[in-house]
Amino acid sequence: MARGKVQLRRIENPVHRQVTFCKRRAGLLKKARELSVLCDAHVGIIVFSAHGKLYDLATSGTMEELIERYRTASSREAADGCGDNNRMDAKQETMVLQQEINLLQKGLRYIYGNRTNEHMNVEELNALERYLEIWMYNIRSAKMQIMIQEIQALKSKEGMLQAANEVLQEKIVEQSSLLDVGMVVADQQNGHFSTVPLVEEMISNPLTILSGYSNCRGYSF
Amino acid sequence: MARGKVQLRRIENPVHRQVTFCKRRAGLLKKARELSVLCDAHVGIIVFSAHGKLYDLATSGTMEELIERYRTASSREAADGCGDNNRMDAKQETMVLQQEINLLQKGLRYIYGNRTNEHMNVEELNALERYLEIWMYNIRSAKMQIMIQEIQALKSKEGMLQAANEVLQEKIVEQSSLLDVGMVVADQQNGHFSTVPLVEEMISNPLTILSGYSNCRGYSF
DNA sequence: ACCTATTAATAATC
DNA sequence: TGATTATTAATAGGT
Repeated sequence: MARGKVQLRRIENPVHRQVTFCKRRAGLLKKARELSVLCDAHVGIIVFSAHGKLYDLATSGTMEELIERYRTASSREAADGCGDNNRMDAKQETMVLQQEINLLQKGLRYIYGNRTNEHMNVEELNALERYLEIWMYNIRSAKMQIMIQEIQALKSKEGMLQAANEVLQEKIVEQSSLLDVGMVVADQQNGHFSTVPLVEEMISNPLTILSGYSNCRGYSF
Repeated sequence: MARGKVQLRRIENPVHRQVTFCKRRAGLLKKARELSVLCDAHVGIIVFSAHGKLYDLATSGTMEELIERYRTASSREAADGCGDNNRMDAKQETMVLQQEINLLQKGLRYIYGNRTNEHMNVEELNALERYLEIWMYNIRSAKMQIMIQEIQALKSKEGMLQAANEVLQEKIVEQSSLLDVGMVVADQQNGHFSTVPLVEEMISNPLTILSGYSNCRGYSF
């Protein structure tokens, strides 16, 4: 199809033959992909070069699946030729499932392949996200469970500590008043005993006061 | 490729789609035959229309022969690791990806179909879970992020409270000694002022001591 | 199905 | 190998 018509016969020159093989093979696979996309078709192609090297393409699922489907379809075709009405419903069902599978495949290629080759529009990404949400729900991630439990534990621990703090502060206030009332001695150099300002400062700016608690990032999932 | 450029996407109009399917399918098979003649290649093509109708082509021998050859060639390709390494790596990659796709498909059938038909063993379910984890990682679940942040906040808060407790306890011990040394008054009915037992009891068995902190389940995702 | 204006594929060449 | 380009081949939209 260019620079001269080509005869439909084996190309004798080995170099030309090899080059043409590469180009036309690529073209063939491209055409197959286009057909599958444009027309909702499922195409499988097997190509053996003259030297026995294998090239293949399956536009949906695996080649094995296509082969399996081919086997059943061709055998049925050979067997019965009558109208298959009830089978059409089943077909319709599987089509929906197939679409979902295709989307997942595309998503896989999108994630693992170079994203420039595979394009997913927003609509597809949204659908994919919905599917993933359903899957995640079904899998019931154990990690999520663990995290929830940990949060619960931490929250109750926090509550306990908070309450303990309050109790302790009350005790201190109580003791302070005992000190004030019982005697006027006490070492004035040590300053006042009010601990409330200290606690509040620690909460608002803990790292400048306390050290050794910054390993929060060490949380392991 | 004529009378207007075509977009590489499913043709929505069913009539157009059907017509294009016929034309391009014929073109694809023609290209395959040309490739086989021009370059001594052996080509097998399987095409399923959207309605499940089968079209096929085998440029040499039967399709079954080609399939058999494909099986041996692809299995050998997957088995041995010698020879061309870079192509081997690519194949290896696609093999892994293909396995993943297969597993995902099986998982889909498992989830959406009746589970009695489709059986997944524990090993497969585990692998599926790993894949899903990777996907989830890629999707960067906003929920996970929020939870991690919350855990971090709670942990540092816990650390601050813990430290505050220690400081408070020190203060109390200090005050207690001051009370003991400075005077022998103090109300003996109130018992000793050691607060350590109280705090530890609260931590080991908080709910019997404290109340109002059990709303951990109210965590919202 | 057949027709053609156009686009797409590609053979030759660099 | 990869680009370029002159041609041919394929085919989209009509009839």
